[in-house]
This record gives sequence, C-alpha cells and structure tokens, in this order.
Amino acid sequence: MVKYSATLDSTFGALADPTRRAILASLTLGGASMSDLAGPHLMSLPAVMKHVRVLEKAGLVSQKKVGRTRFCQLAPAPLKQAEDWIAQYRRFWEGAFDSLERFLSQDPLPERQKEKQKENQSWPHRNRSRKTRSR
Amino acid sequence: MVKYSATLDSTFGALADPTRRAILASLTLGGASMSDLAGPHLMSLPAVMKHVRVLEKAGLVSQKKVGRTRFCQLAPAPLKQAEDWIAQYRRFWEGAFDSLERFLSQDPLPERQKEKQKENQSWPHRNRSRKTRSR
DNA sequence: TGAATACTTAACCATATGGTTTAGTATTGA
DNA sequence: TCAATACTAAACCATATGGTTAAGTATTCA
Repeated sequence: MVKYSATLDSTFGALADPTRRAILASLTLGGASMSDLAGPHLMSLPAVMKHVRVLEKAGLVSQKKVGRTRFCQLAPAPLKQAEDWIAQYRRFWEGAFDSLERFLSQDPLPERQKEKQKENQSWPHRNRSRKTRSR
Repeated sequence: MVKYSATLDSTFGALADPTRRAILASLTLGGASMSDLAGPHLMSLPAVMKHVRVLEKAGLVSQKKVGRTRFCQLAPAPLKQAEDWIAQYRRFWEGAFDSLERFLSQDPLPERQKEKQKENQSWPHRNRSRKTRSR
C-alpha cells in the first residue's frame, strides 16, 4: 500500500485547524490552563479540550493536572519531522515554479511522456493491471 | 475570532493524508497522468482524482487536460508558507524539550501562573467573561 | 461546610472526508 | 467506424471532525 507515516498524518492533521494553531501560538507564551487556552476562542470549553486532545495525540502538547487545573505546554518532537518533510520538497516546488507556465500554456507533453516517446514505446500505463479490492 | 489562514488550513489539511503525500512524491519524478498517479494505490481512480482535487485546491498541484488525458504537476507556492509557519515554532519546541521533564515531574507551576503569583494577584482567568454563542 | 471554580463526561448534531460502484462522455487508434 | 482508453459525474456509504448542551466530579476557598 502507500508509504505511511502516522506521525506526519497526525502532525499535519493537527496543524490544519486554525483554532489548534492559535492554541500552539498561545502556548509559546508559556504553560497555560484549559481556561486560559479557551479564553480567546468563541467556543465552549469542551470544544477547546477536544482540540487540545488532538494536539496531545499528535505529540505537540503535553499536559499535567495540578489540583483541579489542567496545564498544557508545548512538546518538542514531531514538528521537526513535518518541517523536514516539507523542506525535502522545496527544490521540487522551486523547480516547479520555473516550469509551471510552460506546463500550463505551451508544452503539451510532461516529462514522463516525453521520456517514453523517446524510447519509442506506447504510453506507460502504471495501472494497467487492475487491483483486487476489499469489500 | 481566531487568527485565520485558509492557506495554512488547506495546505496542512492536504498534507495530512498519506495517499496525497505519496501523490506529491510521485510528482517529484515529473508530470503524470491520472492513471499514472492511481497506479500504485489500492483504490479506485475516482478516489485518486478526489485526492488530486484536494491537492489542487490547496495549490500544491496544477492540472492540464490534453486529449482524454489529464496531466498533473507540482505547483510551487503554499508549501513555503507552511514551512515558515513550522520554522517559526522551532525555537519554542526546542525550548520546550529542555523544560519538559521539569514541567511533567517536578515544578507544579507553569510560567504564567508564577508570574501572576509574583505580582500577588489571583489566578488570571482569561475567559472569566462568558461569550455569546451562535445557535 | 458549602458555594464557586475548573474541568470532565456523555449524548447529540451537522457537515466533511475518504472511499465505493455504476453509468456515463470524449478521445484515440486499429 | 467501432472498440478500447481515460477520465468524469453522480449517488451512495461509513466514519471522522468540530461543534453543542447538560449534567456530572473534584478542588479550592471563604
């Protein structure tokens, strides 16, 4: 199947929500209680707690209960992996910018097809064989 | 409401799925048709097309139809913004790693509370005033 | 002790997401 | 021209997501 990283899934998934990014931003000011975090947001405390739980599952936040108060703090690890993943693509998307206009307006053939045409083959169908599917 | 970036939402959202990351990886080898992209995945062509549409809406992929074939290619812009966002947090999560053990096991009071205690105030409730909510 | 605080849990809801199958349309090539 | 190719569109489905309200529990403080 597909090369799979549960870490990247949950990291990017956690960062995809503006409320959660705002919570992380708030935590850069230091540890905060649930009510602290909920304060700026126009949503209920349980809703904010769900967001915090998503951030915790993604490893972006750690929690600790002191008395009746739950404190949250930024946690370190997985953002590094996400940043590395994106950085790895930088040269490709920088290259892509150069060739974008040509791709969209002038040259009708992408690299893969041109290679294969040079080899004087028919179009390479990577999915010629249909797969068995569950269900 | 919350500081909001539709671009970061859709960029991180698009990157949160392993199939879509695999499609981007495949496109680093050059432009590819829909069937090319669908090839390695154990899912139907319409499913892959939905993923490509998500990537296109996020601005990560551009498309072009030539005859009956639809070609896709990496597009440049929004990964930069996402990488910048993450990079901006690096110093915080590096710092967080140093203070994590103390936070979790020894020191019961986070920075914000300690500040306020020094000021001899009661705990600052950022959400003391309840908000009006829609619905 | 008893009221206020700070979560916590549960049930619920609407919409989004990620997949399917089926039945098309438009192109291509023998 | 006619069959095969390569998408495309629509209807459908299960589960996830992001929110709510209501009713708890556990702590704290006067």
